Amino acid sequence: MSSAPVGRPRSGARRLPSATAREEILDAAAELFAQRGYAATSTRLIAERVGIRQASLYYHFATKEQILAELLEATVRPSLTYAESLSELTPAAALHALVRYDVGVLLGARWNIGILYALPEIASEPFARFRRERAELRAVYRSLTTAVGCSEITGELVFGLVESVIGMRRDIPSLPPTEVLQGAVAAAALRLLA
Amino acid sequence: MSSAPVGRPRSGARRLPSATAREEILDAAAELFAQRGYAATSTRLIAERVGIRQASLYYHFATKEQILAELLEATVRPSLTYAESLSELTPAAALHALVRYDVGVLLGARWNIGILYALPEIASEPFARFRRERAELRAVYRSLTTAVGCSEITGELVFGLVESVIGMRRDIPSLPPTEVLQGAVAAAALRLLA
DNA sequence: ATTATCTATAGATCTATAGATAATGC
DNA sequence: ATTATCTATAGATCTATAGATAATGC
Repeated sequence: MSSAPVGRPRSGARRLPSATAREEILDAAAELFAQRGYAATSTRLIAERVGIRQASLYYHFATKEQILAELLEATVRPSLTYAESLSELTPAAALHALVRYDVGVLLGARWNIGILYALPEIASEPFARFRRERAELRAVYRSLTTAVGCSEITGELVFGLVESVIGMRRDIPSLPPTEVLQGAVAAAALRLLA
Repeated sequence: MSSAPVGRPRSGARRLPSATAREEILDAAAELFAQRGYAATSTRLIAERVGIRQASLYYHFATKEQILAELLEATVRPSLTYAESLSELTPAAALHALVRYDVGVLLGARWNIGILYALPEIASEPFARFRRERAELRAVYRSLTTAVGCSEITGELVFGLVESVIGMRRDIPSLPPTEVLQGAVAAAALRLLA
């Protein structure tokens, strides 16, 4: 029942006192990758934000790429899981629900993690699994729009509409409340089906 | 009337025989920055693609940042200029025309240069001018949608719709012809105003 | 003389590994 | 004994500058 930490003490203060070291590293990396990009973020800087030395990162992750891969996969998976739960609904209702959910995820994340989707480095091999999962989510949008008689392009446009909130969160200083944006994007998606 | 080049000969073959060295550098950098990101692209690699040595880049550009800044500014400016030419049209007609034009620019560029807009490194100081110009273009979209009685959010969504073609060009192997996408996105934009 | 390249390099990184060390757990 | 950190560092970069050189222009 002891809460005293095992292992040699850290050089700096903890970033998130209630989290595991792994979670702290992922949190710091998410903030920095989204702010300044993957290649521009050094492992030294991530470690500094966590309160440990650069080399100590490698006790938790084998490579810097693995940190990004884990972040990416953890952020598409909830939407993909949610999408699979919608098979009872009509296509239009499912699309409305999925858009709301997805926008909620993108705006609710502690950091604007959706920016990571556009990082050019994810084209490389260690991120193949993430790319596949994201392509699956895109395919769900396509199949829901074709199910209501619209073109595949319309599906892509709805997907684009959803992800436009990433750019808004990044560039617009006074963003409307999440619920307002969820409603606006979901309504816009349905208007595209008309 | 001589076409023999001035200066010491290059170590490699020219990238674009009819272009200036500056243009060749911008072209190679655009390809690489869009493919692998800004920080992940070394000046050595850019130079190699141009057929010169790494240090020779610095005869044409003071810094690596300046190469990216020039690329960014050259890609928003045409749309911004075009937007200013639309004041005779009704807001809806102007929006339709601007969307078509913007989509045409994004799809017509030799490289998928729109990806550069999302590079996290553009948050830093050398890219302030670009950010300002892009914010102006965004403001045009907003003011056209409010002019037809829609919300500002709708303007942002139309802007997002337009830029979604960047992601499509990147992720969809068999993209529809440019004219088809221009028509689809412009029609979708008008449907959002309904 | 001017131009556009070249070679060489300083100085500052950066990732990942090896091995030591300071805690707790048993 | 195990865990989670630390220090030290190898080896590979990377950007930008200094100064030499191989062309053309006049």
